[in-house]
Amino acid sequence: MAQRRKRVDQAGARVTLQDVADHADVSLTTASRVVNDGPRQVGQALADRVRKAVAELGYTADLQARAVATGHSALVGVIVHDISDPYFSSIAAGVIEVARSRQLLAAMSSTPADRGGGAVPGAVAEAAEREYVALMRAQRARAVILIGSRSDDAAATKALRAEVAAFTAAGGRAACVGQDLLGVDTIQPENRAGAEALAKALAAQGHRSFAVLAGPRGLITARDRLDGFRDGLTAWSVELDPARVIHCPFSRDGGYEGMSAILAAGAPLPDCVFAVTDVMAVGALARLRAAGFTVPEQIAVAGFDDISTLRDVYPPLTTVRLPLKRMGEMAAGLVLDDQDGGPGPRTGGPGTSRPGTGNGRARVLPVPGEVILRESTVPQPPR
Amino acid sequence: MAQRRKRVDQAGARVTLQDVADHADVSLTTASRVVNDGPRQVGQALADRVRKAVAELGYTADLQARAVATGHSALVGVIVHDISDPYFSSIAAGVIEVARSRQLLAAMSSTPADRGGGAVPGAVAEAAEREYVALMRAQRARAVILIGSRSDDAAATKALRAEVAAFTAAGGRAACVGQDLLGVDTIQPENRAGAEALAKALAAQGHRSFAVLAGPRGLITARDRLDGFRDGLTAWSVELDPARVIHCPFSRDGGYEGMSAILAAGAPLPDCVFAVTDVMAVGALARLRAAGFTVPEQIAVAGFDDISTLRDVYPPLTTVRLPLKRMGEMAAGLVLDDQDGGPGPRTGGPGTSRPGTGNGRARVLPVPGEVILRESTVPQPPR
DNA sequence: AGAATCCGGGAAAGCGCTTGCCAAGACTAG
DNA sequence: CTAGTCTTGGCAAGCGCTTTCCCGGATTCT
Repeated sequence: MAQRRKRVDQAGARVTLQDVADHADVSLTTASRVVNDGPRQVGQALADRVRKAVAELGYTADLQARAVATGHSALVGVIVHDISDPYFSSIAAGVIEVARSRQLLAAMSSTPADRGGGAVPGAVAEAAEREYVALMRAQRARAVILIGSRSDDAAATKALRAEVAAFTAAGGRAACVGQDLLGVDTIQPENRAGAEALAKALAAQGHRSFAVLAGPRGLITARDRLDGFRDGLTAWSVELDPARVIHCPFSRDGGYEGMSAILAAGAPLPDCVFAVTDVMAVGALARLRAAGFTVPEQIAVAGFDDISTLRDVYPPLTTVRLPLKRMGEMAAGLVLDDQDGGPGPRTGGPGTSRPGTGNGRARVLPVPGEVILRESTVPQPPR
Repeated sequence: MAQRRKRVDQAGARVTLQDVADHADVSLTTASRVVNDGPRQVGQALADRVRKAVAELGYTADLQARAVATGHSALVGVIVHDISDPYFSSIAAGVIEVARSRQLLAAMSSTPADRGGGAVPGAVAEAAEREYVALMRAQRARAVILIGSRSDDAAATKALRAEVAAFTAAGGRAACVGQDLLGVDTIQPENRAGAEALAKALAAQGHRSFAVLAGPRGLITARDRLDGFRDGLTAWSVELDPARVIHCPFSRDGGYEGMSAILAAGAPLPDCVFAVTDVMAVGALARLRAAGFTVPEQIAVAGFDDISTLRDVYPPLTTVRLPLKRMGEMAAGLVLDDQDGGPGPRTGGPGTSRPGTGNGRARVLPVPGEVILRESTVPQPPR
């Protein structure tokens, strides 16, 4: 009834809680209480009036204002290198889904122009990541999830780690999918074990002479997969000729180029090529096709990740399956389920002062990969 | 120097602008002014002191608080059906990139469980979209971008449209990628013209008997592509037998099933199958392979979109290229470049009351597709 | 030299919301 | 019938920031 304020109650005009309160003829406090039905009771009659006013005015609470009032925000940041890469978008899908189920919104970053695979792949990417973590800190995001391999650039990692520490020190939670290098909860795909198992399976199929498209030099994921693969071969007493380890960008084109290099190396071609990524394997396949080789008859190819969009390339890729979406969900769970009853963000009291950096409490959840044998590799006759 | 406040200046504790001001021994006002260097000048000396304090304390402005104070938020919402679908993630990548360049953050939604291709595909998806638009309104997002085809479910579209109108009425901007059905700026891929051109090209190659994997019945994008294709054939006096138009989900599996249906239909197999989506085409390819058919010798296949991840399937798909990432950038540009000097968000005054729904000013930018002929279709001998 | 102007600084009033605290009234208990 | 305990409503003080004034001093103009 009351219409104390000057502003027109026109449809669409920005309507505040005060408007609702006026319209329902109650105090701001009461309106607030019924809107976010907390522990505090409100009389039936008033509550109804407020709800009616909310409906009539089409009121929607300003979450930003609420966030500054309460100290909690509804934002969780997701940092990926390139959202259009199916590896990342699959993981991101997992994160987004649990964010959604919790009524949070997931903000996505994408580090552009890392595709070229320039000089130091890690450095520029980590700089962008750092920048985004800082942005999330500025937004007082509830949590941030970093997805993707760390590089072995110690300086860059350290800087990123410091930024993340600042973030957690400010009350946010952080997790990462990749390597446990940031001092935060980590979802850790078992790259090494997976590649080792793959190598053994390939050896069991009869392959004896290998080459590896090993990805960029600095990326730990790439290195782990390479090392694991080598270990697996060693178990079968197969040597991996260092000259047959080709470093190349983590992309389809990288795989293509890498395969070119192998072909160019000449005569005794390997009978099996392991690309540390499905995406690269696809590039390798394309190169082989261009050169007129048949896979797997003349040369076998294996990948890693089991990207679902790539399940229909021909021939179907032997690979190591990683539950990408699940990993995203796990990471989100790690960071959103406050197992320690989260310290009140209001006062930066001693409760919060638990050091965010390497607090020793960081959990790491290993995620095993599963070897999937498909037609891109086949049983070979033993020599 | 001054340390008036009770709180410890420990590293990491939540540090506010007031802390900075105290530390630099200036007023809050001054600190604010130097931090976001606006039009107002600040003396060199004080400015330096403030900057020093910022650095020492590791201060980061609280963007949420700033948003409530200024009325502008730094959030732009992106609504896609499934971020792990390369079609969407490519467009999203474009949006994210321009958001990033403008120092905004892009929040992503993903409508889960639309994959089953249930009864009314549009309805459930639009409900989720609506919910998310409401969330963005609550966050007072600066803009929202809806990506993906509209369904022809009038009720659902109307409801979504109303929600979008509420959003724009509250001062946000909106754009969509798909059909111009929401009364907002639209990036409109020329599905119809693209499919028509494709049909003509296919006919020119000599194909004469076609089947279409047409996607779900309600989706306008699917229908446009089908209609355009039919038109293109008509121009060559080729009939498209309605029994040869198979409706199936918009996914890889949908394409697989649809192809099964075509094969099951028996005897006079078409010599070319057009799948309205690359993803579906890949499913169709898989089905054909499973049945022992060779493509394109025995049967040709064409898709639409030119998804880059799928460029290496074998045989390479004839398709219609859409500049996906570019489209995302365009949408973002539409919504972020305020061409009309955006109404002051502070007062919901008459300036804002320009009706958000169908204000007639909605721009629609058509995006042409480019026919790309590859090996999945080949010149056929004329009969 | 006096008036007119400009300039850098700060006090204080917001932005839209939550919440600690107090004050009535409605109960129950003694 | 009075003292104690719940309830329920509202005032007002925040949250961390921006921005409108206002004010005194330095600069410029005539």
